Amino acid sequence: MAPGAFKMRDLTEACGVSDQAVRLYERLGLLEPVGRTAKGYRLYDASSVETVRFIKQAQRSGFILEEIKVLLRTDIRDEHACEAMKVLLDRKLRTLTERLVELQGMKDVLHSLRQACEGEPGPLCPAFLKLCVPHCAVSDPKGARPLRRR
Amino acid sequence: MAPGAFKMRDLTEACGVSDQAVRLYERLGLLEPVGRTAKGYRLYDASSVETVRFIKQAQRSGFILEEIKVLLRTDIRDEHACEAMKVLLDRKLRTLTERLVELQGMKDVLHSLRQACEGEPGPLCPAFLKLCVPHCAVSDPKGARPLRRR
DNA sequence: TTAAGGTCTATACTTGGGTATAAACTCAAG
DNA sequence: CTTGAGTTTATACCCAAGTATAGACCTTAA
Repeated sequence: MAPGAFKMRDLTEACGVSDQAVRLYERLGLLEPVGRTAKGYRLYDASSVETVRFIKQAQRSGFILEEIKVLLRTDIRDEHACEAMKVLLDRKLRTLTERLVELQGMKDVLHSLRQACEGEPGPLCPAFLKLCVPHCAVSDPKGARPLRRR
Repeated sequence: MAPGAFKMRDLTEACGVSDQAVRLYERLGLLEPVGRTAKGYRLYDASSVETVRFIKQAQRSGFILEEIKVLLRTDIRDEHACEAMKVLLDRKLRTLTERLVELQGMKDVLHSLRQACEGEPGPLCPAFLKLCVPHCAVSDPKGARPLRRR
């Protein structure tokens, strides 16, 4: 067992993920063990911990595993690959920004709704649908997908 | 067909959702048709449109359908039910706030990463993992779930 | 040396929120 | 009265990102 290398359990404890998740990342091509023991046990090192943490952080930020793979695999010497990453980053930055605006909007709505709840314990609350729906109507029909599917 | 009532197609077009989704919401208890024609066609009205729009907006804000059901069903005369809604709102407000902070953080990271990408097309980029991972390490191990599951 | 616990592979199942398809029935226009 | 679009039910499938389980093998401490 190479110096500084450790087995599955240490990795999962360092990162707060399950061993199954780690093996899933491997199957999907996001994380390769640095080696195997003679008996076939996966070996990891500090860089593996970094990688898994990066995966989790990127996930929390709305990247899916397939996209994170692109992020992780981009070879800096490959002009073409780099370009793909830039595209991905730009796309994500855009949706991230939209998402932030949207969440902030809903936070405001929930906040005032919560306030209303706190007031008179009666006729204020039922207005909650009315309180929210106008906001929905204003924001253009994002969820709108092309219908007419038959 | 009651005045002001309309059928599935009008509802889906007004809200930008599929008919299947609408029937799913019904199965899950979020949306009841206001009636049925003699032949069994579902009938909706303006309030149905409001409800579906509310569902979509709430979804975009991170509520899952099961939670939206609580929001929609809360009977204002029921002290107990109202309390449950307050709890739900508080919980959501908290996670929404956390989420906003997290996303803003990642937005900043992606932004500087994107900038770095744009600079020298060479030795700047490889630092990208290092650029991100410290940020991950700082934010406490949120994803940490209890392990030791066997 | 044996028992507990770690790891391996492989397969199946879960959840959330849908979509796809089939087969039957209905409605409206030509 | 036929044809095409709309609707109904029911069942199956999809994706993402895992979790659960089984059965085999390995490691370590008592």
